[in-house]
Amino acid sequence: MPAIESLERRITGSGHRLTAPRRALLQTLVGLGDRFTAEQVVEGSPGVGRATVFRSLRLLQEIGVICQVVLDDGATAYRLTSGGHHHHMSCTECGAVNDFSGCNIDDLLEELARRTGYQVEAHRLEVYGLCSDCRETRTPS
Amino acid sequence: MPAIESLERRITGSGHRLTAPRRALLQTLVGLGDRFTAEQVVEGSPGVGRATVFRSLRLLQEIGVICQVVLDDGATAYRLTSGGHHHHMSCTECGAVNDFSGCNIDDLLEELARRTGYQVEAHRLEVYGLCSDCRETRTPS
DNA sequence: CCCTTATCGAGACTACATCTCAATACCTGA
DNA sequence: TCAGGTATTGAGATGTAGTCTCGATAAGGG
Repeated sequence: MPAIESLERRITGSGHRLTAPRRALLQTLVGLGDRFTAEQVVEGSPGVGRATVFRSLRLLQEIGVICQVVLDDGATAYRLTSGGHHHHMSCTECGAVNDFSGCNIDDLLEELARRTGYQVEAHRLEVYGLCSDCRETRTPS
Repeated sequence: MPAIESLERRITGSGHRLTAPRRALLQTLVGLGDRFTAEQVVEGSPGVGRATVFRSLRLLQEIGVICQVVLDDGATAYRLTSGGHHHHMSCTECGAVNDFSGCNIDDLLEELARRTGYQVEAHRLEVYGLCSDCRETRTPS
């Protein structure tokens, strides 16, 4: 769980104002933990306007504090970023999300670019499955 | 452009009724070509109810006639499937979509499963960039 | 050809997100 | 420390994408 303070510094550091609603939202985000939807943030932050929540989520995404997770049903959630570029592995049962990077996707993208003539600019990779806990619960043998 | 007839057979072959609205929708899909949104299909099929369009798109997806494309802004589009499992490479400029498969993602997924203990069940990989045409137009140098 | 039952359509409804604009409050520079 | 310019906020209207309901219709097996 990242220190609220450092998150606040990310906001001021990127030239944005540190307002009361934004502080409140950061609190909520950290409290929600692993993975949260916009709606959870709205509910978890009474007193903060709906529009402000969505605006702030976008801002936090832009400055790299949170990132989007596309769930297996297509819904979108968010989570605090661990660091640079990475991908998500979501448990379809409990919703737990793990980050991973150091993927060998870059080779694939390079070859793809060569083969198709595309200039690759971005990609999205989401992996779904059962985390080890859920796998056990599901197969009590 | 796939023959309408073969698409119709996919519907009857999967145990579903071949109705007038469904025929009309298939016509529309083929006419729309490369990539289309639900809304385009609604507009392109006057006389077919909104609910029916969405229901049919879901059906066609279930029987593998069309597949979802997640665009770079997160919106979802559809396209007629070329075949089995594959991924999409979308041009962020003109929207052209290319399929690709034969990716070395499986190795990655396997290693991932081993490392994290997840039982990988599905994944989503979308690649975005500029197709060769758009790249030229953009850099007229 | 009939009957069962899948499918349809109109329109209400939900979920999620954005927009508008007057009011508020940061925070910088004096 | 304070004032002012401006980023930010909130309430609520609006937009957008898709689902639900349910009586009416029609596909197609027997």
